[in-house]
Amino acid sequence: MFEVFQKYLSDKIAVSKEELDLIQSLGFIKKLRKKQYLLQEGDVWKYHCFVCKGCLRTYRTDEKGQEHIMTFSIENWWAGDRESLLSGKPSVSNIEVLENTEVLLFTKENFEIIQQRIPAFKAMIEDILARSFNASQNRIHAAISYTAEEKYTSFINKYPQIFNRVPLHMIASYLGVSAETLSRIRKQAAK
Amino acid sequence: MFEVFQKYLSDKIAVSKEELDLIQSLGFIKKLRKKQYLLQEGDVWKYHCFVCKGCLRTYRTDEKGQEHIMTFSIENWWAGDRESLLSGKPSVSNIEVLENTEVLLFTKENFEIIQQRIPAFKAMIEDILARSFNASQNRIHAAISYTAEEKYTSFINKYPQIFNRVPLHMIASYLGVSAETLSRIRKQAAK
DNA sequence: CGATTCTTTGAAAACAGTCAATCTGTGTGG
DNA sequence: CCACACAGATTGACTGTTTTCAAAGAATCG
Repeated sequence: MFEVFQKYLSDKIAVSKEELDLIQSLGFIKKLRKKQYLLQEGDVWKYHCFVCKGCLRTYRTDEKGQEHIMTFSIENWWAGDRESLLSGKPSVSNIEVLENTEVLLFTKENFEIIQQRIPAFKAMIEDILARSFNASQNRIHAAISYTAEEKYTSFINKYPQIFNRVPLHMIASYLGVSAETLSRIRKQAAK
Repeated sequence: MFEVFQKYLSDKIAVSKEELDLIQSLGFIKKLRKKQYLLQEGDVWKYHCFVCKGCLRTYRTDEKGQEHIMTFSIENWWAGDRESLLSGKPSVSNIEVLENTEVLLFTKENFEIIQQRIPAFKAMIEDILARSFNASQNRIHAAISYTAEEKYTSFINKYPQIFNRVPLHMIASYLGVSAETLSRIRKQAAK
């Protein structure tokens, strides 16, 4: 499964055979089965995590016990809880496996080493971070300004690959509307 | 007004007199008056911007012409549009001056130089970025899971300094509720 | 003081959430 | 292979919340 990451990397930066070997030697693959948890609320998240295959959801649970999905992660995306990783504090999030999944994990220290040894890698990570920050801003904008229908259509335009892999009620949770409302919106839009 | 930034820096990292001089020589102060625009939609944002004094709002305008506030920036905070700055693309945001304000500006290039010459500065910026990313995540969570009232009370707890400086209808815009609704919520909560 | 901006209020309409029931498809175990 | 369980999606009826529009008060600024 390391090949997936290798391909991902090669598409973004120039990496030598030696560098790839270094990277491979500092990471490890973990296989996960549906319904398993990669991270549970209260635990400290310790890794940088690249998804080679499969699908995950990261969610938080509120005081009323309701789950709210913060993000979906499929192959060629990153997952995890940056906040917990950087601060060392227990996570407020859960990461559940939605499909049998394989992830590539790097400890914080090993990831540091890779970034120091391969400047292009570091630049790539910074770029991903910047994009992900922009995506957050756009999501905030959507959340405060779109109607439920606009949220739905913008989601399926933006993430068609996710839309047809996860249950609708999870998309509802991601968008912040009830599953029933989303179902009705869908019916409307089917004209 | 550079003293404000100097104090901000000294509180966070150890900086020598020489380093401060370097920083000062690479930045410049800009004074802004209420109702002025620091950035307008369509323009490219070119600076890293620290607010020494005053208050700004960053907002986007949707297709229906409604404004939605993405962020408020007061003294000792950063402002600007990172996305436009890094990509070089026209901004989708506007930054309006709410109070007479003084900002400290650095071009991208000069900011780079500072970061290269002063590693602690770079680390500080990375830390701010990480925090700001976390704040975005928390705001997304609030937007998709809180009721209007919860959004309001969490806002005033989190940002009391802002709450009593900007008009209520702007807080409403920030939270994604109508000004009327916020006014009513407030009345309720006043018991 | 007069003008503008901000906040509040009321009434109606639109919208979204909840609860409960039904329907659909999938997959598992007997 | 069938029956059953289960997860997901849809629907209806109802409730509650939020928006909209319009107007009136309050506060602020020049």
